[in-house]
Amino acid sequence: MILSDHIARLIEEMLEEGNGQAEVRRNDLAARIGCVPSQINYVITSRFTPERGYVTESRRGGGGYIRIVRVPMTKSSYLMHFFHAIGETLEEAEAKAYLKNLVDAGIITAREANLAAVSLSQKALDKVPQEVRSAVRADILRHMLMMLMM
Amino acid sequence: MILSDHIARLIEEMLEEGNGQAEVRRNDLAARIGCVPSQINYVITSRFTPERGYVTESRRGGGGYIRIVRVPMTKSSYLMHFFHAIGETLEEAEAKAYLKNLVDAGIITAREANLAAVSLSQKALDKVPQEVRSAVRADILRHMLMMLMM
DNA sequence: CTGACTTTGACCAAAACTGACTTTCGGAGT
DNA sequence: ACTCCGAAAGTCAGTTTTGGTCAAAGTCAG
Repeated sequence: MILSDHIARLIEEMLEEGNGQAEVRRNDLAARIGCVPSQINYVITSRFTPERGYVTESRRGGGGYIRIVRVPMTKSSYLMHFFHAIGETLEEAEAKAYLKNLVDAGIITAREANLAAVSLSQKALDKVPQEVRSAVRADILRHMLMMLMM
Repeated sequence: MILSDHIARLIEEMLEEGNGQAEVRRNDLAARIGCVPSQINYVITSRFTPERGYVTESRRGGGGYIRIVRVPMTKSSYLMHFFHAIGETLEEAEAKAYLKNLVDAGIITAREANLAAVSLSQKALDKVPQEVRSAVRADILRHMLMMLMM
């Protein structure tokens, strides 16, 4: 029952060595540890989440990999604040307010905010069914915040 | 491993030297690298596409060749070009290719591209009904390009 | 016993790679 | 000119190499 913790510890060590960055080959790591590959996914999705200050990225196929990045706390804590502040749904005006705060805090540029704003705008999301539109908006902003943590 | 990336790097170097133009003999290049000739085609069709701002031209038979040209464009023509190139629907991979191109052209920063990319990603648009998802993606990118033209 | 967390394995998706077969082109013979 | 041949490049379906997903079964604390 310590399998997951063991894997998590290994990844942590790799992050330490890699200065907050680690790149693993899922199959290799699983083989080295002696577990099924999907266990690696479980550990990553359950322990190395954005909420805990990690973001991940991966690629399949030959030369594939999983990269895990630990977000510096100072930066992450501010973004995390917004990340959690966003509820299940998000209206356009509310989104713009968040973006303005991020600009004021010096976390994103005005141009980045504008770019984000249009992607959250009523016009751009016109074809999204009204019932899910504000939920989609929330998803998009959350993913953008996640990206900014990298 | 990652043969493809190696080949792509070689071609890019040739493009650099050749001032945006490169001419290769498929068999020679394949032999030099130590791969099957069709691998060269794979790399070209997967990495040096029109969406990424390259056009290719070739000739078979004796003295055959493959010429790869990076298309030069001004900022506004770039934006216009992409704005019109986007059809009714847009897939994630295609969108990323466009964005990479804009970064290479110095029109947007890598961070802006990433911001845009996540807002177009499958994950962020997960709640959008599949039937309209790629249309929504097209709308979002078009709106972002419009904003960049301002 | 129950609910949350773990573990596993079957099935899926994407990217890379390969080889057999096809098409095209230039040139040597006639 | 015409034909034929060899030298390229093109195509494409199949294989391999990775990682992703998900549901079912297992485990453990309370």
